Amino acid sequence: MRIPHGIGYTLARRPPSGGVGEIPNQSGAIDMNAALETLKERGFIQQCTDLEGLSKAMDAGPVTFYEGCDPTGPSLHIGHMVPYFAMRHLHEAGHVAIVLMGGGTARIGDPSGKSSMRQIISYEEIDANAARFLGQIDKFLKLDGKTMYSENNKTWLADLNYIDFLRDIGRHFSVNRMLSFEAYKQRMETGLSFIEFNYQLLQSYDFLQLYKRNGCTLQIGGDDQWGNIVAGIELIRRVEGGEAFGLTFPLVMTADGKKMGKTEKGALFLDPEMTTPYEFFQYWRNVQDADLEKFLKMFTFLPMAEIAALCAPGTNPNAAKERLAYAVTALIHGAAEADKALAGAKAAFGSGGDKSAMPTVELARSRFDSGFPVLDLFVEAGLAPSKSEARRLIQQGGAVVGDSVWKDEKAAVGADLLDAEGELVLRAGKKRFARVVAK
RNA sequence: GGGGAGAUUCCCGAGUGGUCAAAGGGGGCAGACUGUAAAUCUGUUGGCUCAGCCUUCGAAGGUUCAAAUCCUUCUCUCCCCA
Repeated sequence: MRIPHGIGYTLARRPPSGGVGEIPNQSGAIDMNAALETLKERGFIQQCTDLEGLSKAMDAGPVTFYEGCDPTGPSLHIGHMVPYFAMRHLHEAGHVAIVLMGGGTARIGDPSGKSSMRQIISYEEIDANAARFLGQIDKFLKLDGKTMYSENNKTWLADLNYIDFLRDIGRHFSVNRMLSFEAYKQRMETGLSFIEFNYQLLQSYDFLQLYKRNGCTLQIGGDDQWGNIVAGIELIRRVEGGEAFGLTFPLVMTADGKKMGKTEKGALFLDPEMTTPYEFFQYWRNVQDADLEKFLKMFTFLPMAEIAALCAPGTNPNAAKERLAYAVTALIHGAAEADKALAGAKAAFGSGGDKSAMPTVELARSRFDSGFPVLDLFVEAGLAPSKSEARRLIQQGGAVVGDSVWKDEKAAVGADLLDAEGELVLRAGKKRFARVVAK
């Protein structure tokens, strides 16, 4: 865990060593606000600028809070979702949520946690991305426009006057101090452009704007945002003399220390075109035992008691993994897709289930009539990226056609192997399946 | 502006005229073991009409029987000095 230092005086009230266990509540010091308690027990809280103060503020009434996200890609992925899950918890507890689209900041690129400069993307692309992000978020959060709504920082950033900005905002930032932030330190090695260096000012300005316009007093986000969040809080204090809070969530890693949500194809995207609901389901179905409980707490809304029961020592984790996969898939893609994915998984791995829910490829029947070369078949079924890969698969005994291992890479698959419905299940290794339908 | 270093196959990183489709590691894939887990072990990892052929070592030219390796120009990156 990185140790921020030189972060301000009154703000430095954070859990020692970043551990959640140290947060005072059961110690009797204070009774933590119920919403915060929920976040804590589900593993969301990484750092907070002033947990006690935030708790009191939340007890006193609805707190308006925001989370920002830069639309730099075509789809949200699961890594983006941790703050949105937290947002849902806080919103359910009666607090007011603002989903901030970084339509302005995306033009710059946040250097935090990045090892290289971000690609500059066109304004049109950013707007298109923002629209897609919002669609996905709305599906998950169901923005009501009142207690949960979105803003776009393009509104106040796009036409900012440089001189005014320097005068009013820039003067509050110490370069010396900024350079001491871990996010910039890392980039001192590899190179950091001036516009990226400005990112923190812009994000701080966002917070200030939301504070003034919307009465927003809390910013939440991933722990890589800590420095930017703290800077915003200080800006609010300096400019407005106001008090605001920051709360960060852990950057979720898998038990073996990898970034969570990585698949062969890249990230685990919410867009069903980029990551099919079946693949999405399978990701969760295959999480490591060591991650199971953590993921159930963070990525589902199952009651804590139920999670505890599912993960009780000695319990076979497979039922819990299936529950996890179904729950998350239903939250993201809807119950109908979750049902389908579950049925497809059952068909592929167990007995029964619904074959038609498996990943399916349609191929011309005539190809089988004339004998479908296996290598081509595996490639076209999407189970191998090239014929060489398909050949290797066969040579290594990982290719299964119908019920039997296929040994001869030169042979062809004839129509006689299709079942009564004209279907054939292919398998590559133990986990990749394709149902071929001959038409 | 001056000086120096570098760009290698998915990533890191060897290679400095033929024995190089290119060491080693990571990652991926497959097999064994299992629980659709982890760990471990083994194999494999550019493409194809696969005992052969074709395309790769920042880009474009050139030298040579032969270049990732030598020369020229270009693009980009990093470091030092100003």
